[in-house]
Amino acid sequence: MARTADPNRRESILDAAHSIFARKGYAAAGIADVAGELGIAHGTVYRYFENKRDVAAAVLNRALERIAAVVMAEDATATESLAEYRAQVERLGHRLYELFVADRALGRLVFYDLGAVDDELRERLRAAHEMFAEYTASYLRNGVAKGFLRPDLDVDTTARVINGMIFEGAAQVTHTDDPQRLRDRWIRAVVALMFDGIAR
Amino acid sequence: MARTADPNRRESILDAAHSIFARKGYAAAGIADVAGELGIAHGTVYRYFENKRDVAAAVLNRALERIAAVVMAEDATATESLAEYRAQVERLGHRLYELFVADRALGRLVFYDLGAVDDELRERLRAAHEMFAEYTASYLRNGVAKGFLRPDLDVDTTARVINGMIFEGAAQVTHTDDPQRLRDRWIRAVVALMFDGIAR
Amino acid sequence: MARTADPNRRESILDAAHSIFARKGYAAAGIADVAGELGIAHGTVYRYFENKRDVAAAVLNRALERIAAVVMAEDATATESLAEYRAQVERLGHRLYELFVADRALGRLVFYDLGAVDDELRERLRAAHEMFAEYTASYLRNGVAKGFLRPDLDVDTTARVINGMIFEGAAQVTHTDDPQRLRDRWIRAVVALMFDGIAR
Amino acid sequence: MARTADPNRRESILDAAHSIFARKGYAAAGIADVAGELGIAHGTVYRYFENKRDVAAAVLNRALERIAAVVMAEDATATESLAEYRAQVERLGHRLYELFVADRALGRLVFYDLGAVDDELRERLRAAHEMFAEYTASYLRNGVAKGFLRPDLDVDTTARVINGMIFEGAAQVTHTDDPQRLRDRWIRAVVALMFDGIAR
DNA sequence: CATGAATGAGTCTTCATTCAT
DNA sequence: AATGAATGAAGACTCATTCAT
Repeated sequence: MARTADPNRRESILDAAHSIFARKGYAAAGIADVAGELGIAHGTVYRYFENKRDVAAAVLNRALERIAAVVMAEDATATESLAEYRAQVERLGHRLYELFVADRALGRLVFYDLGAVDDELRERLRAAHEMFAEYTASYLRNGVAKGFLRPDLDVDTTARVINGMIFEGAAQVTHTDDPQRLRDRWIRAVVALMFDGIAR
Repeated sequence: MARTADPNRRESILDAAHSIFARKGYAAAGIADVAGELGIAHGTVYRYFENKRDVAAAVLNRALERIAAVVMAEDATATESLAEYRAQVERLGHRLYELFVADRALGRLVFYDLGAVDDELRERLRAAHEMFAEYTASYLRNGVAKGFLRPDLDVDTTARVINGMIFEGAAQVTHTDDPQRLRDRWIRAVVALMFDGIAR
Repeated sequence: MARTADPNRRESILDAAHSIFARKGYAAAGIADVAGELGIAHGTVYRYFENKRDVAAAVLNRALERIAAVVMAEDATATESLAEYRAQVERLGHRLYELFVADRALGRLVFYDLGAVDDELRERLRAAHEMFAEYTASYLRNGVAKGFLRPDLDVDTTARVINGMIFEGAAQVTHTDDPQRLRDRWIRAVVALMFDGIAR
Repeated sequence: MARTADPNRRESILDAAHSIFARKGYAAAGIADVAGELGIAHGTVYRYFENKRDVAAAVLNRALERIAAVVMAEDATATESLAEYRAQVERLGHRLYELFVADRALGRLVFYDLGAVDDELRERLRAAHEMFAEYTASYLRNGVAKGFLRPDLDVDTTARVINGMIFEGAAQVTHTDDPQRLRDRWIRAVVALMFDGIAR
């Protein structure tokens, strides 16, 4: 049944679905809308995907992979000092927001809609969070090992806390009028909080 | 008067809907499920609510009000020193997590499902975020004014960043096996990050 | 069950139903609307009527009786000459239109809505038509017997044809802005057609 | 192309709806009945019509068009004498009754049920009446101009009065056992009334 | 491979009717 | 007698999915 034919078409269906789901929400979006966006028959979608949920799963996977690609571009063990780590966090922040600014629907998909589709997709999302947390933790662990971060840091929890700050920023991008400005202020605030604290 | 109108009926429907929506998701849940949970006819639900969306809106409102009640219990201008503020943040954190621990579905409802129902509900959710941000900002502003927080703090952005840490924790509660432990570690990590920084 | 209690209330329910049915149509009108019009509980309607259809039947009956009362006020055998008959037709026409002008909803009820409720009501309406036809026929028969109408008149059919002219006028009243003027022109046209013909 | 779209499908749905609406009445008839009559799924009906009301509107339109086609087949200005006009009225009457005799449900649909569906359909029906009245008036106007009808004729009102006679006959066809005989007697009675009068 | 007509399970929603108070 | 809360049958409508062409 599925999994045949032109791989470009499969990809273009995902593009359309990504856009439609983000615009109308998964529940309100119909397979016919997705097909209509491409000017193909809705039956055709079923040559590339088992069903609607399968489309959503693929959209989510692709979105998570794109985010993961950015996150994993850096080497967690490469930094040797606080200054280097700070620079790395800034770099990573910029790349990540690039993604969410370029595709402002991404946040809605990843943070709202596709998590509401299904227990399995929700679980997939949770697993991705877990993976991102583990990634952030590995940076912190490197810093503790190298001695430039506090030895008593609760690495696992702090990693999730940091990710929370980042994800919230990504979610905010969906709403804001001036995403560039938000990005800069957000990264600066996060970095300042992490490295300088809020206290005078 | 006829069979006296149970004044708790409306409330009990919201309870049931809260639970069903959290369990199956808004889209998958049916009015029949909600009514079935209470052992009443589904038509009865329509004596108390216009339609399914209206039920969702009421569930969301109630949930947001509960959260707001906790957040607004503290007085933003009462703190005079960094230590007092730190204590206040810890207090607030505990109360907030109490809520999410007591009702582990709350996070799912507020962070996923009910935001996907509707543009209007999504907007309502956004407005609530905004309000919470403003609230956190008022704490920070107080600290800057009183001189115990950095004068160059980007108050508005930092407020949202801090809220991101908090909300992420609330979302995590939905998944964890040991919510008490998560709560304690989370609050400690957030407070440490805010007040001590991560640097050695 | 029904058929108890205050007869004024029964009548007032019929008044309300008459008005509501005419305004919204039988199908779109609810028992709750009827009760609401009177400021009583909808359950109360069921103390006076078996069900909604029963209300419609009573409304129709009353309406037909009112029309019948006007029609039967004249004595079919009283006229002795063409001139007398012509005067009688004019008189009857005026009285009949009085009714439809006073209650412009009457036409809609009798000609559209209540005939569409039910096979039985439709039959009742048909029977009323039959009766009116028989009545008109008795006038014609009198005229033929007395010698002032054509002896070769197809009395039964012509009676129905004449009634058709009259009913169409009643139906028109529902739509017109100036019912008085319509009434006068209509009666004049009908009488002219019957007694003078259209030919030069 | 897929299972080729039957171009008669839409038409056959209208046929079925025409028949079902006439048999059970619009309100009592369900889309499922219509689909059942054709042995198709009820969802299929919604591929051809927006909703139930839309089906009714199409049924009504088609019915009115059929009637209009007959009415408009004659040329109002073609007659030069009373005899010609009389022949024309007879011809038109026959053709019109042909329609109502062939489809005895037509009268019920056009005179009762479909007028009760909706304000818009009622208005459409009224507009059709108006058009028919204008048509009849144009015949009369021609006769007055040519000098074979009374110069003092109230053309507009008389046209409606004449139509009333015709429509009543069409409505009667629905009930009668012997429609052929009714038709002949009706036309004869109408023509006699118009051209000979009832007076001796 | 693509199409899109057809399907029908699944839901929401209405509202006449009942009946405990 | 009156009330109006509760009921649940009934029906309109949607849309993911299938499959003959």
